[in-house]
Amino acid sequence: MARFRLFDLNDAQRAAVTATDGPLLILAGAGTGKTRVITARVAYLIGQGADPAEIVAVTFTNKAANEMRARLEGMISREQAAKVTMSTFHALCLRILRSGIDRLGYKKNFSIYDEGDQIGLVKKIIAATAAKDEKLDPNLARSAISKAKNAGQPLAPGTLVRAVGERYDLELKRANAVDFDDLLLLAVRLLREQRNLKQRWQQRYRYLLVDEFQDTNRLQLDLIALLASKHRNVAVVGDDDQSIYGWRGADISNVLQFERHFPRPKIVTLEQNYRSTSAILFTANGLIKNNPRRRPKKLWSSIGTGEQIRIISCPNDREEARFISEEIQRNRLRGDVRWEDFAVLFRMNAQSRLLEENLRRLQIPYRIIGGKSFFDRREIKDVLAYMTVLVNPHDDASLLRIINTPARGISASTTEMAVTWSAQHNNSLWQALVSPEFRGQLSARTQASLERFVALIESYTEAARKPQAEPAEPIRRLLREIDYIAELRRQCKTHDEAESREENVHDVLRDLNQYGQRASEGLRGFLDEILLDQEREEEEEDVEDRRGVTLITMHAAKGLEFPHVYIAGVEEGILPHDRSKAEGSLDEERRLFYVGITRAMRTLTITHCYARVRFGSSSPCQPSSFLKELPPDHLQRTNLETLLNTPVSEASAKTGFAQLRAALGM
DNA sequence: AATTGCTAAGTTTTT
DNA sequence: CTTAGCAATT
Repeated sequence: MARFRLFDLNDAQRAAVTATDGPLLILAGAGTGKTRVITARVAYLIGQGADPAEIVAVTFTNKAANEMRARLEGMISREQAAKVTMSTFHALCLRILRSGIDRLGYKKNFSIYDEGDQIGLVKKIIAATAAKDEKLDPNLARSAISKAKNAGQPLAPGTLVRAVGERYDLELKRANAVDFDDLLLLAVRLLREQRNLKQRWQQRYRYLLVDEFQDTNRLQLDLIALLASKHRNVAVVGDDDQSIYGWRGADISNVLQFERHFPRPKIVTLEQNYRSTSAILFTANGLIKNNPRRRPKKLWSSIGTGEQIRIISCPNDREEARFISEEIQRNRLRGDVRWEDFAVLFRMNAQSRLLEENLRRLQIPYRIIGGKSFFDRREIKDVLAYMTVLVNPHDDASLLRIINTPARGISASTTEMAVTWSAQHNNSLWQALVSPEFRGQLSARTQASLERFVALIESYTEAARKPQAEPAEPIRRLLREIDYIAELRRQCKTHDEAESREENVHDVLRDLNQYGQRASEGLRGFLDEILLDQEREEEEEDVEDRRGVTLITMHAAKGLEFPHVYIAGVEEGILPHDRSKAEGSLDEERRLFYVGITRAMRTLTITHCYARVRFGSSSPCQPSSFLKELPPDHLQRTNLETLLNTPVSEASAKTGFAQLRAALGM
């Protein structure tokens, strides 16, 4: 039975929780208890007699899904919570596809291509397709292809991108692989084309919940509509004011035109904020009001006015970083705050450099969110590619990665011949390698190398695919046979690097064994999970390395909160970014600033510079036009020099904090 | 096969 | 100023 109390919720939250039937749009402003409402709603549905197995909550990240499940476990029994489907869009689609993709002409052991794999394939196709005078940036082509898929719109006919895109899809299919976008696209296609499958999935989920609805794209909306079309119980939670992923295909009109997609919905707006002071919310409200297309809402809180928002003008970026770092240190040493209570937000990752230097100089612990992933590391990708080839040898991207790693006498020119042969015969690379006809073109020596490689893969295939308690064992033997670790060590410059890379390999194998303990989908399931959940390593590092000031982009900060927030570099050209003006996404930049502001719980400091080093040389800059839009009521505008020349006595500083604490009721 | 040197470009990144 | 990607070199 439900162990939560409806009267712990405010009126709007309660309305959102108890409106069980029909479409529901929950407009959840920043810090209004969104996760609480979703989990309470699930608990409430179950309390009202719903079967947990017919409830699905869809999120964007695994982190959000895990958090939701953890919260739910605090409200209902573990067994019941376990029956509720909580999944990312991609993982849900993967489940749909693994059970029925053969009807679209793919084999069920298909691989998933990540961005790197996509780029590799696109490059190859451009090289083969483009005339000599034609040029096409592979990154641009990749993102155009991706956007077209997500928007459900074809690429412009007659263009090179179109030709590349068409070939790209064919090649993917030939490799028995799908990319991230295909997971959604093909799942939607499958449900549309296969009546019985559609009915099965519609039947299964009587209640749908969708998190971060403002970030959904056309395909995701289609998927939701398909799944919900029988029972029509779809509750979406989102905030159009926090839609900052339009450039990735998110379509804010999914929120703005919700009624068109799901007629006669109930709409609940959550406006009571439990995070920030009134001064912060007043400022945020004043800014976002300038966006023309939005669902009106006004955040408020009963936390108290709090301190004024400071806008500090700095002569240059070095002074800015120095000021922020030194002030964090001063405030920390004054006591009562921890390093992890501070966050510095910025528009671009490059802005973190100066901050890092200063924090290091002052020996302040910090953590940077974002950056290169564990899974981008060479040795990890190698090992995963070996695993992938064992599951699906027709995955050219993975095969190319390992065919001569470590070097085994299959030269680049041999590989190139194999690629050409496979293209001519419309076959996979693997099929070229095993074809006597292709091998016949090669020297005896190369033939022997190739045969050894093919035999190697084949000899481990069966063992690797068989589900077993220690799935890492065959992989470990394979790596030992090719002496991978020795090769890895040889390539490292320092001993430390070798240690850490070797450790990474062992970590992956250990993860695989752990996966084997709790799941039965074997190697393929493990690879799926890794591809669709690349953030868990970051989590692990978080645990050890939790302490410290957070340096983070405003994008990555969405959903987080910090007692003391600095937003740095709020200048025209950075926020809003120069490119956004050309792209006509000024509103989205404003929302980004809004997201930044609403991360702050107690104090907010916004800085901008009059000069900044860009591309090596210092150039002048103007304060962001957004700063003019902030209502002056709770603002305190200062120059850095003035601020530093006005000494704050120990006593008055203490009173300031004491007053704040009193206001916060602490 | 690996290193060196040149060129060009320079947001944001949940899967 | 960096840094990534690529070509040319040893």
